Amino acid sequence: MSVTSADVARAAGVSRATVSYVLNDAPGRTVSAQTRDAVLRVARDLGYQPNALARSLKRGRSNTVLFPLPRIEMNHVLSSLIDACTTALAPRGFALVSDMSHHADPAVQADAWAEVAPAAVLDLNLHHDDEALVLVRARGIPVLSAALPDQQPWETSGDIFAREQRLEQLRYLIDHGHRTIRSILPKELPVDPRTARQLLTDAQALAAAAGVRLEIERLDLADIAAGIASWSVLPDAVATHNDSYAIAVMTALQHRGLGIPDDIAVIGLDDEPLGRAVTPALTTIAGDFAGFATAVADAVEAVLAHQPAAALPVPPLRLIKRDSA
Amino acid sequence: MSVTSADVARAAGVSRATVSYVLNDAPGRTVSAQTRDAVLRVARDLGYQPNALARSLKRGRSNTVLFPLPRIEMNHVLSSLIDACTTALAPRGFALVSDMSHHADPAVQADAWAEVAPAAVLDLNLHHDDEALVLVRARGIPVLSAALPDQQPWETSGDIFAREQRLEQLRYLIDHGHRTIRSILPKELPVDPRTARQLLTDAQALAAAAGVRLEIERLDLADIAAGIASWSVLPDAVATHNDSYAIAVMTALQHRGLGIPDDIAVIGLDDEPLGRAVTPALTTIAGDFAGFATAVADAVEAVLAHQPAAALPVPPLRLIKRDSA
DNA sequence: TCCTCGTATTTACTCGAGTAACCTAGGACG
DNA sequence: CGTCCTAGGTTACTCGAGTAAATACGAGGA
Repeated sequence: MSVTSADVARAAGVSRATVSYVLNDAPGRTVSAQTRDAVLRVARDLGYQPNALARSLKRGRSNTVLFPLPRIEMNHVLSSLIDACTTALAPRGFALVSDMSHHADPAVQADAWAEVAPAAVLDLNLHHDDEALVLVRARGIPVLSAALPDQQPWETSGDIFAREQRLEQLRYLIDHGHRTIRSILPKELPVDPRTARQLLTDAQALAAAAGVRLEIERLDLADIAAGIASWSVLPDAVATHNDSYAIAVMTALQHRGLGIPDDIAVIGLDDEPLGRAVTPALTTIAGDFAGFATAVADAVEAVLAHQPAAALPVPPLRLIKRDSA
Repeated sequence: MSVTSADVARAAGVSRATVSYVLNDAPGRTVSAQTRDAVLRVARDLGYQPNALARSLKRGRSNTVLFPLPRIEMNHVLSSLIDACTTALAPRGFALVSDMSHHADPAVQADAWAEVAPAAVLDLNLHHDDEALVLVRARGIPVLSAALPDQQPWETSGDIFAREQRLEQLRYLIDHGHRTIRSILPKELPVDPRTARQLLTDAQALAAAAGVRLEIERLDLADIAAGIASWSVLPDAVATHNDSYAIAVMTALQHRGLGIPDDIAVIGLDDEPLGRAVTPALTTIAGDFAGFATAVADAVEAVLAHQPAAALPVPPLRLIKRDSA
């Protein structure tokens, strides 16, 4: 079927060992220029590609890093996060495998992940039920958690994907003179319950300090239209869970004949492409994952070298001012 | 590090072979109930999990099926397609790995995919540049293409993800009495150029047969607001590339003071969750991937057994009538 | 008693690659 | 001239599992 190193050795008239030494540039080994060239040429002509399974088996670890994605609506943020991590890991010889499969049974899920035999698993604390992660860890696969060494796991997850960005929404609205703000969040936030609670108290504290009235309304995407139709008192501004929420809010407000941003300002989160295309264009917040991804790559290497991993930084934010707020 | 079958053998006081026979229920092999129980108990106590790399190496193929995702906006359709395929493949012992990584260099991309050492690669013709797929195929990894045996690849891809659904949009609008229809498609359709051309002529033929005026406008998502603002003649109805497009169209039309669906009807495609949440709720079309996924799983098994794979069916459509059309 | 048959288990080889340890010329040096 | 070193190879073992072939041990039959 596929061409093996033995095939190359035979064709080049040398032993398998020599082939391996040449192709891997084995340090402290001398190979005559003549046989070296012969091996390289034959390998190229035959289209030899080392068998990843065999190499990984011998080495004790594979070159893949698994990034299991949570069962949330796939969005632009995750896409760019994945792209950033892929790009950061590639030059270090790791292939990021972002996996979207979901199994109800944690054991089955762990089996599925183990089939990939990843060198490490990335856990950016996007998962609610970490049971499957516990199981892969039990299999000896290092799970790289986004938690800082001296933090509880839930603390960092809040920083990376929830808290700072949401507080920034509020700061922006407050700075622009809005005095009654309504924040629309889903019934169940896609973070650890403790992070969620922390977020809510931090937000209220921020509003209180600025003398602003903040009402947090828990609505799922499907309930937004009905929820807004029933508003009797209107806020100055609305901050939403993400851009999808914001767009649903905008269409519902427009349906009530309200002008955006003049009557009510709306700010989203995540910078989805659609936010740029709706009318009025959506003001939102984007995360910059390039630096974060480099830190992830460093951490992967550290963990695999059994060294203590440095803390993952909080990705920097960027406020994208468009027309809705 | 991790516990191997040798560890189990030692602890159970038997040979590795016996352990393997017991755990794999080797057919035509008899093992005394006593040692069988002992092995099973020890394996459980030690938490033995076979090394996926070693097993796959011996067997000549892994248990993973790789599904490389195109660099298009991740949407609900892909999510449900992936879920369906995951569910269909799991009971047959395959783990679907959906990969979102993207490398500019086809060789690097092929390397990344090969690192996973998948048993097969799923190619649902969502990719523009198949060069990386050609490279993995050259490595001896079977690439399962959505094309039917007697078809050009582009023909099926059109059926599965583009043509039928788009024609259905038109049929619905025509059946509901609309006489001037505008179809908004991106400048570059995420399918093979030939599929794209075929789609356009099919759509025009359908409209002509019904005596309906169909104008196809090529706009990217970001250009929709400006495009619609410049319309001088208004159509009865608008059919769009997908739900994101439809929502952008709706907000632009509402901005012009037009009522939906009374002044203009809008129909989307893909049944994104946001479509349910906007006002008015978006009429759209959804694909049902359950049957399709089973066919994919069958095809994977057939290909790996070196049998001719049956044709992949066209996923059935479901029109979801809400308020916008 | 010897041979056969069946069960229960082990030995030994395999997958494809990496690598420590071992050979073999040829040259330098005492 | 014998010894030692070194460049340039090869042999043989390893990773962890699967499995064909060989073996050990009774029981049953002639």
